[in-house]
Amino acid sequence: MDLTPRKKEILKVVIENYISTAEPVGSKAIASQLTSKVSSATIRNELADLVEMGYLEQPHTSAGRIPSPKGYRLYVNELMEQRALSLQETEEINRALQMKMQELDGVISKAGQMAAALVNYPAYAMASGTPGLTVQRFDLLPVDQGSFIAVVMTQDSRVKSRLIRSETGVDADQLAALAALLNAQFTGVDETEMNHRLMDLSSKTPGPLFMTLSQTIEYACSVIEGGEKNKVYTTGANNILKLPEFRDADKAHELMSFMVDNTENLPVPPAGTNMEILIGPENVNEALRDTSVVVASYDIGDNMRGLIGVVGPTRMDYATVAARLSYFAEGLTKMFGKQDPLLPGPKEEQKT
Amino acid sequence: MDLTPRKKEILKVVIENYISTAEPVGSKAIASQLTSKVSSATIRNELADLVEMGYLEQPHTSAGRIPSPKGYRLYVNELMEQRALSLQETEEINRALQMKMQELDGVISKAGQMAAALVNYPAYAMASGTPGLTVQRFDLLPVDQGSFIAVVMTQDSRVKSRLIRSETGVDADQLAALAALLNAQFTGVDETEMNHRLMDLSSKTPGPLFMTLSQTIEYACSVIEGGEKNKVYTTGANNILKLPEFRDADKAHELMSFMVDNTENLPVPPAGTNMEILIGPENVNEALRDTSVVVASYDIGDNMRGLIGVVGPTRMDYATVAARLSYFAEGLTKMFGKQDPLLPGPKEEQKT
DNA sequence: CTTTAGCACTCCTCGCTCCCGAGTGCTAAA
DNA sequence: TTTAGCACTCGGGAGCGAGGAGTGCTAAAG
Repeated sequence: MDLTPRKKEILKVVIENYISTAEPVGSKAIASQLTSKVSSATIRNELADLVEMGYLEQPHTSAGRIPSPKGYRLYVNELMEQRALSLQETEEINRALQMKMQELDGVISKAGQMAAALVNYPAYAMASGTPGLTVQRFDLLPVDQGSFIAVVMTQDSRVKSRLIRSETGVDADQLAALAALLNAQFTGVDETEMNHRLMDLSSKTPGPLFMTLSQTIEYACSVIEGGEKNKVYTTGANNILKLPEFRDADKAHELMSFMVDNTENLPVPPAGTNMEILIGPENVNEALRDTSVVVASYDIGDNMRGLIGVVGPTRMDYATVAARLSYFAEGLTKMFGKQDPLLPGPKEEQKT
Repeated sequence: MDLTPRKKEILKVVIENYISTAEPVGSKAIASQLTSKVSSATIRNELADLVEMGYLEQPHTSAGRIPSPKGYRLYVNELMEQRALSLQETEEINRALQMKMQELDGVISKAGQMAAALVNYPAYAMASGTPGLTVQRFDLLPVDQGSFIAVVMTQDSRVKSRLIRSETGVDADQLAALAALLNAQFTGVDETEMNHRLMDLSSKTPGPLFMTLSQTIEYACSVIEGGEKNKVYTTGANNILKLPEFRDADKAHELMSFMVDNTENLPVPPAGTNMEILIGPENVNEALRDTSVVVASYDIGDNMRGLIGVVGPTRMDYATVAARLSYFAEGLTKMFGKQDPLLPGPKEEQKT
């Protein structure tokens, strides 16, 4: 049972008005914005239908109409025009992307910050890590009798290092042997396998050396298991205070607390696609059931993907948010794909 | 000109009542809480004096009194009792400290988060870096023809590394020479000096090699100039929404935006001491002039110190906040002093 | 059958007044 | 110096009414 074209147009007008004003839309206002010239009475009839069908709601008898989640859903699926970004917008985003060629460490949280700034809603960011990341190579650099530096380079060319102090003490020869052992047996395998092999070695290796070995492995595990991996960054929460639907401090507080505390079950990576919109009650999370979430993903190198999500009122400007976010995510993918993510690339100027 | 003991007691009662209720305190309520039994009329006379002297204020003629910044100041300096933390509180803090033995990278922001959680106010955290941090040693590990790993160990034993791609290509011998050069000439000197020496070498070094050299130096500079150093982390901003003085969304928004955007001129490291309280207009920042800030510092190793600050209404529970924050800061100092900050210490259990 | 004009009705919003009570300042007596 | 008494002030909340936006319905017109 499809809606008539006119009903669709009316629905669209209602939604777009409501998005920009946050106030119920009346029949007269609609009439003036419609392409075909019809009277407000006609519109009223149509509106009554739309309410009955569940696309619109009425706060009270004699107010205008506001969209229901079902209405928004239809809008997002069918009515919303692919909003083309203005040149200015794309440039702004590109510029922002330029600025952030930094180490991977900060990149995910930065992406979140940028997303928030881009759309003026709170945003969250995370990297959904690769399950099977492995170590590509180990280096152990002697520092002094008691300590050395462990350098771990992962499959995807990230490099991490740390000073490790061995209580038993190690000399350069032992370190070299250890490094050889590590590179021979502990590269290219995942975390559980590493621990496996470590166990196997426990009997064959002299105690003190084994201690040092396991310290190193432990560190390597922590690296590949990924500092960044499961962390969720939330930013821009202050943005919601500007919105009329969150003028109530309690409501604002509820959402904010949820976003910062409950980082784990923040919603919903996209399925196979790289962009998803969740409207109001479509969110599984209780606390988000009268907000909407737009989430986009981007690729980090070959086997990792990042997620940026934007949280806003159901009355969110889906067209703009979706357009900006997806452009941004594409930009990030390109940025990571173009070259090694850890390399700032050729930089001529030598400042400071 | 000192206040009479009774005036002080009255002031104290007013402040403590106001701190816990956020409502003007009347003469009658005061009378009932005073040790000596006097009538409310007497109190009223005293209150009038205190207002005239500037320790109290009257929102309007027929309301109770609220403390002025000057009043809070006196309270903090003289009247406030050193609040002893309950066993429960110290345990809670200790437990929190246990949990966070992680790499330095995250420690500062974590400290901020914990501080916020500890006092239920927004908090900020930063490491006021050592001005003259230097590189202690360089290592360059060849990866392949075009790239190598630069490992930089700073004076304070932090280790950072990154993959560097040299467009010109370098072989192992060149790398070794480069490393020797770096360790000979670029260790123990600060950033400007490093750039200085780099300049000097620019003519004496073959072009391609120089490119690589300067890439490495650039990275080293970025390390010692400190990823963490000047970053300010803000957390717990949502806490202010629970406070009656920030029920107004605009006010809350103003403060929040200030705290996240304007991270640079967040207020006021303590001078020589390791704890400072800034009340209302004592803050230089416009946006903070009707909030108070309690800031404490802790030592990170020998030549670096961390800062944690708490932002709240002037009606802040100074006694509790100060007590918890200073205990927490002491705990951090101890934690960092006990052993090398980068070392999680002997850990027997070998999990995952 | 659809569209339109007309009209009574609903219900929110805003401004107004009025009352209440908490708390004060002042005066005069103890 | 303290206290009791009392008139006064002022903010907050309840109650009321006008205004207005928007509706639903009906009946006539296309």
